[in-house]
Amino acid sequence: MPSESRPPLRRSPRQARSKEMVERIIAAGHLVLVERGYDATTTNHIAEAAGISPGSLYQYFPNKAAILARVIDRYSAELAARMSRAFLQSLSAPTREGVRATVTALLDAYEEHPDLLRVLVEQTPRTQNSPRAVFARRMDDMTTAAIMAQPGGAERPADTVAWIVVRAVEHVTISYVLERPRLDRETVIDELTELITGYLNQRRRH
Amino acid sequence: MPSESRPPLRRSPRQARSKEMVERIIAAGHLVLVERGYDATTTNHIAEAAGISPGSLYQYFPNKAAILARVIDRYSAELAARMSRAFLQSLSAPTREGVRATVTALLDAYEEHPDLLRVLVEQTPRTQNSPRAVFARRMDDMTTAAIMAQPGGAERPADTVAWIVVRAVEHVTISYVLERPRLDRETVIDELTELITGYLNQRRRH
Amino acid sequence: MPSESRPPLRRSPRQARSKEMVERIIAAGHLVLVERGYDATTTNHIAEAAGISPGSLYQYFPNKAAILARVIDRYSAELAARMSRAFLQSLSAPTREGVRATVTALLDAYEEHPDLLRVLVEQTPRTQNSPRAVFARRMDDMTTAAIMAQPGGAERPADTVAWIVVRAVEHVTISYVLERPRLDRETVIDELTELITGYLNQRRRH
Amino acid sequence: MPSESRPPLRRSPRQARSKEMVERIIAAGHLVLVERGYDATTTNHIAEAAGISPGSLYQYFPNKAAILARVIDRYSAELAARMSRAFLQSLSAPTREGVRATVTALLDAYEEHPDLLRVLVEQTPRTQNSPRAVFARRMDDMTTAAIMAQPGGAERPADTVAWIVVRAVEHVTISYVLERPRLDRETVIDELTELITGYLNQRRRH
DNA sequence: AATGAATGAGTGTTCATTCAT
DNA sequence: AATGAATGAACACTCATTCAT
Repeated sequence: MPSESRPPLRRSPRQARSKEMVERIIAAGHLVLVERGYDATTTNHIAEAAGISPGSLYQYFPNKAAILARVIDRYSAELAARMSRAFLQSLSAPTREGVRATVTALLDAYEEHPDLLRVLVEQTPRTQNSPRAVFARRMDDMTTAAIMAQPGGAERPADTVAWIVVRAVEHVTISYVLERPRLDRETVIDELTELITGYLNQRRRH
Repeated sequence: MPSESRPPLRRSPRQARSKEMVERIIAAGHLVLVERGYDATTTNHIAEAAGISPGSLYQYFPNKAAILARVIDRYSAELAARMSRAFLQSLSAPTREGVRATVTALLDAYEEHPDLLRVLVEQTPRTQNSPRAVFARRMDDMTTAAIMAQPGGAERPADTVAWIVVRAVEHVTISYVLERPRLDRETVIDELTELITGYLNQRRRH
Repeated sequence: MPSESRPPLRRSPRQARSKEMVERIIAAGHLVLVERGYDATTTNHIAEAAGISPGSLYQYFPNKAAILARVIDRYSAELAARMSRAFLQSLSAPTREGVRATVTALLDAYEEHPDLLRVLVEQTPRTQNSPRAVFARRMDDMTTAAIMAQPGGAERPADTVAWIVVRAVEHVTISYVLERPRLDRETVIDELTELITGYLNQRRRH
Repeated sequence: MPSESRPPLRRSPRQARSKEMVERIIAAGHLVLVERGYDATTTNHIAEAAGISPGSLYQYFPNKAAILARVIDRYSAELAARMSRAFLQSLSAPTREGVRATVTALLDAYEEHPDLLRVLVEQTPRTQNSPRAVFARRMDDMTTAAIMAQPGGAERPADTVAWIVVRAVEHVTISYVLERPRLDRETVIDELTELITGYLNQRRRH
C-alpha cells in the first residue's frame, strides 16, 4: 500500500474499480447459473464465487434477479453482435451461400456457450422484452434487410417471411445444440439451407 | 360387471371420489401454475385453490413436483393425442393439403391453453425425457411416417427431414401463440405450408 | 352371517370383542414401538399393524400416548409378576442361593423382551408413577421383606438396604442385556451374587 | 503477541463473538431441553430462548440434532472431567476412603444439573457411542485402574469387577438424584461405600 | 362400531436482503 | 466501500386427531 490516501485525484479509478466489480459479479453469476441452474443459484453462492461478501452484491445490483438478468443480457448482446457481423458479411453473397453462412454463424454462436444457452432457453421467461425476444427481433430486422437486399426480395412482405425464417432457424439450431441428436453438423446446416432457400425461391415464384 | 363381491362395489365410489380429488388437485395445480409460474407455485396455494387442506394433497401426491408433473404430463398427452389424430386424417390428402391441415391442427392445439404452453416452454427444463422432448419425438415419428407415405418420400433420409421440419414448425407455431405478433393466423399457416412444401419438394428434386 | 341381528342378548360378546380389539391394538403398538422407537411410532402405523383404521383406535384409546402407555404398563406388570413369583420361591432358600436365584430370575425376565426393555429404559420418562418407578418400588418391598425374613435381617434399616440393592442389581442386569458386554452370563450372576451377599453380610457384622 | 498482522487481531473478536454465540445457543438449548424434553424442543424455541432468529441457529449448527448433541456432549464431558479428577485424588487413599470420596464426587457431579441428567438418562438412546455409554466406559477404565492400584487388586479380573461396580454405583446415585427418595445423602454414600468395599474385600478373600 | 379421508397447526430448514460495524 | 452476522418470512411436508359416511 503506497502513499496513504491520495485525495480524489479523479473519479476514474473509483469507476474503474466499480466496473471491475460488476464484471466480477457477472462472471460469478454466469458460473453459478450454469452450474446450478436458475433457481438453485443463491446470492451467497454468487458472492462466494466472486470472492466478495453477500452484502457487497447489493452495492452493485439491487437484487438477485438483476444480477442474473445482466448475465443473460450480456450473453444475448454477444449473440446479437456476432450475428450482426455475420449478416453484414453474407449480404454480398448470393442467396444460397449467404443463407448457409448465416446459419453456420448462428450455430457457431450457440455452440460457444451451450450451458448458458440452455439456461436462457429453458429457465428464463420469454416476456415481451426478454433478452431472447429482443434478440429475435434484431434477427427479424436483419433478416428482413437481407431479404430485401436480394433481387426480387421485395415482392413479398419481407417482414413476414423473415419472422417465419428466423423462428424456424432459431429453434432448429438451438435444438441441435441442446438435444445433440445423431445428426452431422454439416447435415443440419445443409438441410437448414435447403429449408430456407426452398422457401425463399418458392415465394418468389408465386 | 358381475355382482359377486362387495369390495369392488364399495371401492368403486371410493375410487371415483379419489379420481375426482386427483382431478381437482390437477386443475388447481394448473390454475396456480399458470397464474404464478412454476417456482412461485406453492403446495399451500394449490391446496387453497383446490379448496382442501395442505395435508390432503399428500394423500394423493407424494410431493409438489409430482403434482405439477401431472399437470404438464396431462397437457402433453392431450397435445400428442390431438396431433396423432391430425396426422392420421391428413395422411390421405395430397402433400400441400396434408401439411396445411397438420400445421393448422398444431396451431389449434397450442391455442387451446396458451398459458400452459408458456409454462411448458419457458419453465420446464427440457431433459432427455421431459414431456416436451417426448412430444417432439412422437412428432418426429409421425412426420417421418407421413413423409415416407408420400410418393417419392423415401428418396431422402426421412428422419432427418422430419427432425428439421418438426422443430421448425414447432417453434414457429409456439412463437405465434406466445409472442402474438401482428400477423394473421391464416398468413402464418400459409407461410408455414410454403416453408414445408418448398423444403419437401426441393429435396425431392435433388 | 347368520340370523340378521340378535337383539342385545348380553353385553358379554360386545365386551369380549372390545377386549380383543384392545389386545390387538396393544400388540400392534408393541410391534411398532419396538421396530421404530417411541417417536417414530405413529398412530397410523399402529392402526395398520392392528389391521384397523386410524379412527377406530380412538374408540378404544383417547390418544397415542395412552396406547403406548398400555404397552409399557403391560410389560411392567409382567415383569412384576415374574419377580413376585421368583421372590416367593427364593424366600425359603439360604441367603446366597436365594440371591442368586432372584438375580437369575431378573435377568431371565429382562432377556425375554430386550427390545421393549430398551424402549422402557431409554425412551420413557421416569416420573413418580411411571411403570418403571412402580416396578422398582415393588422390588423394594419384596426385597425388604426378603431381608427381614433372613436371620439377623432386621438389625439394620432393611428398606434402605433394599433400596440400594434393588437399584444396583436392576441397572447391572439391564446394562448386561442392553449393552451386551463381553461377559459370561454366569459371571455376571456370580458377581452380582457376590456384590449383594458381601453387602448384606458386611452390614450384619457392624 | 507481536503486532505484525491485523487478521489475527481482527479475527479474535470475531471468533470470540462466534464462540459467544455458540455458547448462547447451547445455553438456550440446555434451557429448552430441560423445560420441554427432547422431542418437544423445537429449533424455534431454542432461537427464541437465545434471543436470536431461527435462521441464525443455522449459521452455527447444521441442524437441530447437532445443537442438542452439543448440549449433551458438553455435559457428559464435564461429568467425565470431574470424575477424572476425583479418581486421581482418591487413588492414594486407602480403599474405603477412596471409594467414599469417589462416590461422593459422582453424587456431587450428578446433583449439579439434575434436570440435564434426567434428559440424558431418560431421553437419549444409549447406543454404542452415545455420550452416556462413552462416559460409562471411561468410568470402567478409571475404576479398573483404581482396583489394580490397590494391594491385591490384581488377583481377580479387575475389568469385570469394575464393570459391575460402575453400573451399580452409577444407577444408585442417579436414582438418588432423580427419584429423591426419603434417604439421607450421607446414608446413601455410606451404604454405597459398604456395598463396594464389601464386594471388593469379599473378592479378595476368595 | 368402523371407516379413512380430511384436517391444519406445527416442524426443521432456507435464503434474499439488511445493517451495525 | 466492504463486511458477514443476523434476519424472518416462507417453504414443503407430517401426523395426531376428527367426523361425515
